[in-house]
Amino acid sequence: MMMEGSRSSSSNSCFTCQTRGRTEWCVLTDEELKLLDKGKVSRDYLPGEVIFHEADACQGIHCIESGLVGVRKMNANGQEILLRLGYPGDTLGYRSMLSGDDHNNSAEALEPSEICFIDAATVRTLLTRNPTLGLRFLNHAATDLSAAEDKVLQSTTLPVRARFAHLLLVLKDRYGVVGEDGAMVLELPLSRQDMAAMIGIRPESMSRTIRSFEDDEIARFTGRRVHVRNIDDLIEELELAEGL
Amino acid sequence: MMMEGSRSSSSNSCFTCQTRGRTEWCVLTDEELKLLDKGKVSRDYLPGEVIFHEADACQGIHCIESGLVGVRKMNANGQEILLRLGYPGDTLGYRSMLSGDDHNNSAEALEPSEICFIDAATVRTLLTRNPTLGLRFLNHAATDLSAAEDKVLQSTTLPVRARFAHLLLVLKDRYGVVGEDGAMVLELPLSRQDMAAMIGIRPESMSRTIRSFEDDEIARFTGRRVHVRNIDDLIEELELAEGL
DNA sequence: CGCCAGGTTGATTTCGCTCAAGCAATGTGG
DNA sequence: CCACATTGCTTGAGCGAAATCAACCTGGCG
Repeated sequence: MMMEGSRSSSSNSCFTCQTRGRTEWCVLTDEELKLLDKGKVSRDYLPGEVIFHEADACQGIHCIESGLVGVRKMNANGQEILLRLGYPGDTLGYRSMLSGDDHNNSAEALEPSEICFIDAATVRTLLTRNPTLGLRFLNHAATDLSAAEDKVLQSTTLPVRARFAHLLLVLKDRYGVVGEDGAMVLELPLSRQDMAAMIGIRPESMSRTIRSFEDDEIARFTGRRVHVRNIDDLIEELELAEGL
Repeated sequence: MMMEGSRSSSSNSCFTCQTRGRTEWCVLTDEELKLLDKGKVSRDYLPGEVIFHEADACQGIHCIESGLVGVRKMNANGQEILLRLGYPGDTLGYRSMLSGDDHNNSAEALEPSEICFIDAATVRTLLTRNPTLGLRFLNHAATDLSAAEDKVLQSTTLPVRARFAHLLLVLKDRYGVVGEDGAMVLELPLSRQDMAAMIGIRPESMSRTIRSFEDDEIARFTGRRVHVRNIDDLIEELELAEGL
């Protein structure tokens, strides 16, 4: 009875792909694009479906056409964190593919998503054919690296409230609507658990943090909808923690 | 009165550079190497000397010939963490250079170090000339990224003792001498403060953690020399925290 | 000599975790 | 259609780990 998007979206072509402009593939020539198109396999995922697991052999890379993906990492204990979110145009698993390792994190659809898979051989062919592609990936890696380092700093120096405020500010750019009075309505793409995993705390602490924001009248949470009185309160929360 | 290594080590040539085999430059042709050699500037740094600061404009990249470098990042509050250590053969600042940003962390010599600077223009020329070089950097970025993500996971899920045990185990590979009975002598390249910054805690907590290791007879610390009874104790400390 | 940075120690506090219970929404099988 | 599990979220009580604040000690150095 689940009538989500069709399972066989192989009808899609890289040539007509809406999100290609945002991917590394935008530098390919028509010839190369043909190669890519032949090599790729598109698939639909439902929320909760796993795209690849940590320690799986990496067979190639994934490219998000539409939807939302969570990149997770867990330790032996079973505790997990949500490293980052993947949006349309993002590439997944390129790190492991390029260094020939197994996947060292897992990816899971958080919303119904359409994701292309490109096998390692094709990627390698394209990389040698078009050097600019490599530089594109290099840029991507550099950006991810910078974000990861920020996350290290944040998680060791900022208190939970500030980290949560920061998360809301990040989600604002994509899911928020801000009025001119500074008020905001935000439709969260994440469950409480996932928000907790995102800032590296337990679900209980997430609940309490939300509670404290409500008590301080910074925001009201009803389900996945958030009303923020004034965005500046969130920014202030951040700056306060960073020592003005 | 400070008679450290000479300041003008521009006599060094990339052709004879001992550490080149470990750098990204190992893929260059003689012709390209000549270009690199002409473009680089070598310099000696004393411990504590800063190679570049956060928010400085990034003019090019640095290549460590010898010594030890600490890569730091700090928040507005002044709290800082030590993101990673740079060893001979490592490249610094490539991330910022490639994305054209300002430096987003700082680098400081922790030991007397000899470091080459290669200006952005030269790097870019080489990158377009030799596509393999780009792939080399890509690999480097991928490795750093993986390490950074590990650090995020560790710092949010592992207790301080486990993180410290892990640090000692990492330093072991480069600075430790292990006997066949499992005992180890380790000459720390870092001050207590820097070790604290490395695992994201305050100096006081570092002291206490060292104390607790001594009380538990896992290790004895005298200055920068560490005697570890049995490495397995460190491994156990880690596994214990990760849930067996 | 006095100063100062790096390190240690103690007392206290605070933040987030653990454990435990409860609750609402959803699903399932008889 | 109801009894019952299951899952996601919230709340409370208590605990524990690390931060904070403050004092003090050491060795190097002007």
